[in-house]
Amino acid sequence: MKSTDKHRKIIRAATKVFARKGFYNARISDIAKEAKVADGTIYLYFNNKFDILLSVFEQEIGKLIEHVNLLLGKKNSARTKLEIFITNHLEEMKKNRYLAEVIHIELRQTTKIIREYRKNAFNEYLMIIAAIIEEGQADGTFRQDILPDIAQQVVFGALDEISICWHTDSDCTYTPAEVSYQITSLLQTGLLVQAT
Amino acid sequence: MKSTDKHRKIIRAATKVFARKGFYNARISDIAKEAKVADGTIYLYFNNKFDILLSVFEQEIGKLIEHVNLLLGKKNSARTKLEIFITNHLEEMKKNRYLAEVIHIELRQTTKIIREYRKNAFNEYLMIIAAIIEEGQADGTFRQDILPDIAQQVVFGALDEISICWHTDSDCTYTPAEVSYQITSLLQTGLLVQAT
Amino acid sequence: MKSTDKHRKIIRAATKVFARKGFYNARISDIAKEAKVADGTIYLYFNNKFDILLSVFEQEIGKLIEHVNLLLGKKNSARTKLEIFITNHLEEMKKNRYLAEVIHIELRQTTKIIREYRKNAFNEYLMIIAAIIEEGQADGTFRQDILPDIAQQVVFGALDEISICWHTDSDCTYTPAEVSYQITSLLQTGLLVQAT
Amino acid sequence: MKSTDKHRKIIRAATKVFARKGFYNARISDIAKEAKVADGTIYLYFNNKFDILLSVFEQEIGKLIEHVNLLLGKKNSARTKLEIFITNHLEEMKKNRYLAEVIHIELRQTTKIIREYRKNAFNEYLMIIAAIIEEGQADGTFRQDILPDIAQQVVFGALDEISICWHTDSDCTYTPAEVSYQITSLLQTGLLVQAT
DNA sequence: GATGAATGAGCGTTCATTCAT
DNA sequence: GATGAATGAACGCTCATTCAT
Repeated sequence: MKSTDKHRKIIRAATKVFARKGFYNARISDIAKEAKVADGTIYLYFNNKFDILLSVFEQEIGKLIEHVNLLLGKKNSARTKLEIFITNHLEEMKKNRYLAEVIHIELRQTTKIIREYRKNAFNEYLMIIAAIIEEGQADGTFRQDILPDIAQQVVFGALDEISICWHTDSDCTYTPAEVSYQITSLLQTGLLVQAT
Repeated sequence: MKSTDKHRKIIRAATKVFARKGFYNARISDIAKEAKVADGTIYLYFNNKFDILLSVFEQEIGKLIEHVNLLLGKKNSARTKLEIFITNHLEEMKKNRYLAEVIHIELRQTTKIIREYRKNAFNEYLMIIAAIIEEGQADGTFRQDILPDIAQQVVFGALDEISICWHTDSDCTYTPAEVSYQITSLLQTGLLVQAT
Repeated sequence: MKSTDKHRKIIRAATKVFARKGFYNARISDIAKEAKVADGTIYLYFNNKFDILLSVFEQEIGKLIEHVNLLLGKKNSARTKLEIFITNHLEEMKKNRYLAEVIHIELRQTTKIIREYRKNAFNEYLMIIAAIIEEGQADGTFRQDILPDIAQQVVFGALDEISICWHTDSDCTYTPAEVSYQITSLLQTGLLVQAT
Repeated sequence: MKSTDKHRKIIRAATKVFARKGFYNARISDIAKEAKVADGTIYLYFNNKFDILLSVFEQEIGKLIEHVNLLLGKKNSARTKLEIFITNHLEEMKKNRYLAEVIHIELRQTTKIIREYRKNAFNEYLMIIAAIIEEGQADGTFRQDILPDIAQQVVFGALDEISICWHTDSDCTYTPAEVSYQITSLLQTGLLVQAT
């Protein structure tokens, strides 16, 4: 179990360092120092620098998926689930700035291989959104003419764009609750003033 | 005249190479080869590698701003303008895959300096969205309770997330027109089935 | 232990290479090859190329100072001390051609920083000369009207100019002993034939 | 004659730039800018960068030789001639800081080729000293047991070491006249207090 | 398993030199 | 002759990875 500890320690250190400096500017020695292990030790647990990045996702996004699935429950309506997903994502990103940055920056960065990866692990997280949309369409809450996969991209794109704000712009002072309300409301009832 | 040509040639080559390999994996020699100039020639027009990246934005996003402003016109309603913006952005991204990738990937990648930069040039493009929202709120078309800057982030986030689809996922086969309708509709009237 | 060895090995190699090619024509890879280490290894012990040059001085001139101070002793007269200094300097320069060249060539070359440095470490060596002069003036052996710092410059300038001869001119065949006598005599009693 | 003007202009500019930055840190473009010609123009008058350095010597030291020969005259005693040479050299170095630096720094720097050159042009200047010594020995003024070529090196080394002082150390405030007296006196009658 | 010194391939950048105008 | 844009070889330095201890 001790070796698993080191593995985790390195993942945690890497998350911090990647968030702080970006993948390409992060040095193996930075991660090693942050994790308080020797440079060489990292190679006992990971094949190469890129492998660490992938593991960071696997680890952190795994936790994210687990957590949000727990919150969503089974009895909630699709509408409530969408609210929960949005609120939770924003809260998590606000809380864990390292993860937020890693998702935002790194997910885009290392194109080819990440893209492959995205089809697997990260996609699982995104699929939760699509599933909620489909559920809402099935029970007549959500419009039938909206394509679930496009809606999913809209939702995630919006959330992700917002997240970056907290960690880069100093004048982004809205709370997760405020933003969550805004986005949920916007996505549910739209920008237009409703005709009565 | 001639020097402007070279400048443009290098920008164009850099856009292509950055899109293909990402900033950090792009080599100056790759750009030089693509532009059919010597490595050293690049440094007659740019201070360093990063400066090339910034110039790619300045150049390409400048064109984007100019073009969309032309399309928006002055007489259109805010609602129409939002449609135009969305449609145009998607069409441009579909057309110019290099720009799409550079925006998507690089904008996030090179954190610190880009963030500064984002506040200037790229922000101008984003501000167009916020201005449309505000215009719509002023004339009573758009809801007053939606914060324009948050709406702007939602819109851009959604568009950007969609754009990546075309250039990474092979199974993203929707046309700009289809996607444009979906997003416009979703953002305007929301996901919920309207109560009658 | 081991790391000190590498440090020394690199210093020694650098001394040789700098002497052979001069600072600017010396390549890091030349030094690495001479020291039988990898290029990168050098940067584990030195910050940059210039730092190597400074270290060569620190190391070699440190040894020079230590050695001459030992020889000078405390009981010798100022006159004897001057003789010893001159003889020793010439012998050392004859023996260690690399050091001779590095002092002669490099000391002048890399102006700004070296000048600072000269005020510190190398100056210590020069100050020995001035101290001897002052001692001789105090005990009435040397003329009072000669300024010690000027005399010091004359002595060192003369010695340095001579040193280069051995390593550049093939027709400089005087032995250290011969030259030492010449210089000592010249500086002590002057060029003029003494009136009787 | 116009082309000779350019040649001279470049030489003058190069002297200034070499003195300011040293040979290796001087850029052809620096010299071109200083001379107010295009980079390429320099190659119409010189074969390469090093050729410029050689020409600087040829030009400047040529003037030095001409000037000192004029001053020395033919009727002066060897003793007076030595005084004149010393005084003139110091005055020139004080006056023309560029030349002083170029002689001092560059003469040592570019080892191999300069050494060859030294045997020719610069040597002519040094030979003047040796000739004076020999003349003094011939007429019985100077000691017979001092080797002229060694004395020459002592004289030049001393003068050169002094010159650097003015252009590097801020606390070197002696005037040429003071230093000239000191050196002349030291070299003529020596350090030792004369026995009576 | 853990270390961290050593490696060396690789890249951004500079600048002397060339040559079309 | 004069120009200065273009060239591309060359080098200092970095850092992911290895391996002897």
